[in-house]
Amino acid sequence: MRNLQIKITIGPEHYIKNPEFTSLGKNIVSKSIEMIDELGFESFTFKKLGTVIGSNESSIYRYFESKHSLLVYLISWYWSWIEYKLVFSTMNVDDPKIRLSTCLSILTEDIHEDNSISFINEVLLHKIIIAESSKAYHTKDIDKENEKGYYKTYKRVVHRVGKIVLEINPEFEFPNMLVSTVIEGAHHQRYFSKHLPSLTDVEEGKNNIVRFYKDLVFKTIK
Amino acid sequence: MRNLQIKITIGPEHYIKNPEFTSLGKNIVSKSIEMIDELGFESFTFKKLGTVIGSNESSIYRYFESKHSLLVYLISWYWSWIEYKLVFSTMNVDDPKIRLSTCLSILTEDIHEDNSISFINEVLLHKIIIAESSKAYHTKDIDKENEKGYYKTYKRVVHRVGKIVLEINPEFEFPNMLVSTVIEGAHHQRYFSKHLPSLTDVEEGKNNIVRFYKDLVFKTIK
DNA sequence: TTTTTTTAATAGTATTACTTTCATTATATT
DNA sequence: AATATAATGAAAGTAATACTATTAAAAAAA
Repeated sequence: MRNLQIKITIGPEHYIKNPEFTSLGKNIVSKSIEMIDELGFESFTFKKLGTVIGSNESSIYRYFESKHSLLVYLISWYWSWIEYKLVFSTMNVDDPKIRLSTCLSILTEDIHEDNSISFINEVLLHKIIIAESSKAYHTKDIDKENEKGYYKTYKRVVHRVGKIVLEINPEFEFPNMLVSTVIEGAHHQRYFSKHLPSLTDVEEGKNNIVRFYKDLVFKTIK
Repeated sequence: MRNLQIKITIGPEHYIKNPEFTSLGKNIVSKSIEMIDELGFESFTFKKLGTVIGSNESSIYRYFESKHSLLVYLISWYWSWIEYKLVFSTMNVDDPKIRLSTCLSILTEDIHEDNSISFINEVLLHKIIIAESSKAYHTKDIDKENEKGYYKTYKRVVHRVGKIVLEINPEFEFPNMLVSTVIEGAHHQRYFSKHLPSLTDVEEGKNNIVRFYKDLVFKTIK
């Protein structure tokens, strides 16, 4: 896993101009991650970002058509990165149970190390996914955006892990529900553990979120 | 359950002036539900609401300090109403397994009948909870608001059902995680089934969401 | 070197989420 | 019925947001 130079490719539906190809573009993306984490998505603006990176609001709009689509870009990047991790860490594993267990770890564990795959800080991005990603799809435009393929990387991850569930138990009726419940649940639990801790049973250093969801999945599909 | 005249009381931390006590107040609340459902929370404004109810923006601000706190009020009302349903439908039931099963139905089922307990349309409110409630607590102000007690009705629901889980299996380590996973999960699945259906395994008229979560819970706590 | 592309600077727009002030209209009290 | 008090409405104002449009300067490509 460590220090591999891999390339995560984001489809052109997410930007006007690919930010990966210019230093301004990379700056926009990497600084926006820091700022969204720090200010929250609502208080983050392209104007503030422009000031911080020594550029102009109007230049940022040449890369992303709105601040909403920048958020969707980041989310898409995140799920592509997760998908890469899933593929990489299960490709030589035959036993589907071990493969599922590994996937569940990746989907539910905390990220506290920035592997610096690129100009993107994965630790902060993970925090953004937890705190802000639900805002991306809870929009009146969701159906239109879904048609444009905005959420396809996320769906791909769910389906991939759902298939492993079916390898273990082909009779199981709800593989996608189970996987999406685990993914969203784990993010919720991490958010709650910081802000509404009585809604969780998280204890410092005990990895309860991962343990809870692994146990839940294997019991449920049996 | 039917047609009972019960009273749901919302704490004063949620409003400047209690909307239940005036006809303008009741109008604000009931029309806001319709408009948030129709427009989405982002496009809903107090100005538009004022126009629709034949009143003025500034008058609405005398009831709620912001549109955000109106949303939190609605969410709090919803959870108080759910808590009432939980209490009412389990109070004469001894077997904790049956009690848990009943609670899980209430927490995961769809609401398609407006019992008109009051000026609040529960069908639309349920839709708002599914589509908008995550925006209420994904704020930078969450900790401050939590201290003020904004989320206590939600927490009470989770803890109440968590206790039933412990009655069935006192050794179970994660009752609150399990219950909050089910609650949030069921809402997610209902949203996904409408907008990103491939993330679910919902089939028309088969009640899969309720079945899935009940099965999951009973297997997990065994 | 010239052309083309990219970026910066500035200004502008409609809207939002409020706040303030003041007049009017109900309601309650005497 | 007269008066005091509280609730509402109308209007104007504010700072900020989420953009768009225009034009000029700088950088890169031909």
